[in-house]
Amino acid sequence: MSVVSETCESVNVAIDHRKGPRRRGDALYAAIFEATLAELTAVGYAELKMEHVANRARASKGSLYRRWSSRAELVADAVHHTLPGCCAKPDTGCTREDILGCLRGFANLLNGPSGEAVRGLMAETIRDADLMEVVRTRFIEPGVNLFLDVLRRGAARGEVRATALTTRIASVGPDLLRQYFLVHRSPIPDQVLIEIVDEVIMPLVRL
Amino acid sequence: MSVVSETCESVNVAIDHRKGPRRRGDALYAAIFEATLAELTAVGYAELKMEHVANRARASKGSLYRRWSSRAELVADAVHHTLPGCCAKPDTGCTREDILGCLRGFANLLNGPSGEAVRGLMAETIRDADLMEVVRTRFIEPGVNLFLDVLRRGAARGEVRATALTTRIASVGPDLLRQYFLVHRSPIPDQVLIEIVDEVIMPLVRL
DNA sequence: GTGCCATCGGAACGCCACGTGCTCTAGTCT
DNA sequence: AGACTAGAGCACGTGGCGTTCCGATGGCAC
Repeated sequence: MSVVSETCESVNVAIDHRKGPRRRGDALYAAIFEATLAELTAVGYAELKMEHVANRARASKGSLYRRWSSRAELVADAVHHTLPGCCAKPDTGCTREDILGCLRGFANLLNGPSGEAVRGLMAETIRDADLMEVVRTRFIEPGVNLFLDVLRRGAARGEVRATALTTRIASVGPDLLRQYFLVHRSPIPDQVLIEIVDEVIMPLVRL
Repeated sequence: MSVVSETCESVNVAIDHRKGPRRRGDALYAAIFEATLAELTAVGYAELKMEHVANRARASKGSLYRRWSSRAELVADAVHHTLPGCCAKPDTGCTREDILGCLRGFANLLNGPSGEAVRGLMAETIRDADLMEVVRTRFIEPGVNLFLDVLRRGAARGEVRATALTTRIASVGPDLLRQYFLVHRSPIPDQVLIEIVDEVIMPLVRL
């Protein structure tokens, strides 16, 4: 994926590319994803317009609607397409550091360009049950499973009580972080992550 | 406030009331709030239209926009207007019961007609920093303070450790409940509340 | 190379809700 | 009674949505 050249403002100039080189298939997908993220970075989710994405991607609205039935689904795909490395599993040998590492990974994602996308996606998700199902499967459950793995490793080392290995407890970290992100503005201060770990999660999972 | 007569579908018939009895001041406010909640119950926040609220309230769009600059602020006011009794402070003498009582109070609110309003309000809040400030002050912080009071009483009885009397810990209950509400559909099962209390909050605050 | 055809880009369209004028009128205050 | 405020209805301009049409193009079979 090439470097995004324009990130400070939206682009809405319509140049005629009917005679230019025309992409299809994967190349077009990639261009649309890149344009979507660039627009998200530039104007945020609330102000993201399908037509602007199309113009930036040098594509047509028709090509967008042929693939995604709504803005939310486009953004969900675009974001999901860019987070292969977000689920790096920290394994420092210390449960507290692992948990903090997980939270920092999430926080970095939310503080970055994808954060604006996630924010808008959450807004749309709240209103749409089907989309909520997609988001839960793609974004939320993997996060919980990541925490559950960390807790399991901690339990194997004897740092975590066995009865703490529940979905409910593994959800606490992601839930609190997500809630903070939704209720406050980014960037999320590192101090908040440390408080979540030291005041809530560690007292909860320690022997 | 009178009983809402029509809750199953939206009303969008425009009858000329220029010659009819005309309300102003509090009576008009009350009619608009009632119509807003009725529309919320009927069609949900996402499908709520200012014009439909106006018609149901036998008011004009102008009267709405003269008072509120956006749908979100109207809904925020309407919801806030209807929750005088939501902050009843349970005092059963048992910390677990008090906490569970608080959560059940919130859950009842979210499962009722106001829940749809809160959901939509959260969606709007995510996108609007100013509105977020309003929501935090009006809805979120009072909830945290309620929990803090419960914990303080528990500490006075010797059921809660003194170091658990922090905003961070008092926020855990409301945050987890809110997160569940946003990510899942209502109604919120009582079992979820019990799990939050017994798996998370009580282990966290106990001596 | 040549023809075929799915797909592309662009443009125009109808639609719907928004938010704002404007006019007329009902209530309120002096 | 007269003046003034504020509400009701209506019409309008705006902007984004999602669709449809048309001409163009690139890949593919032959």
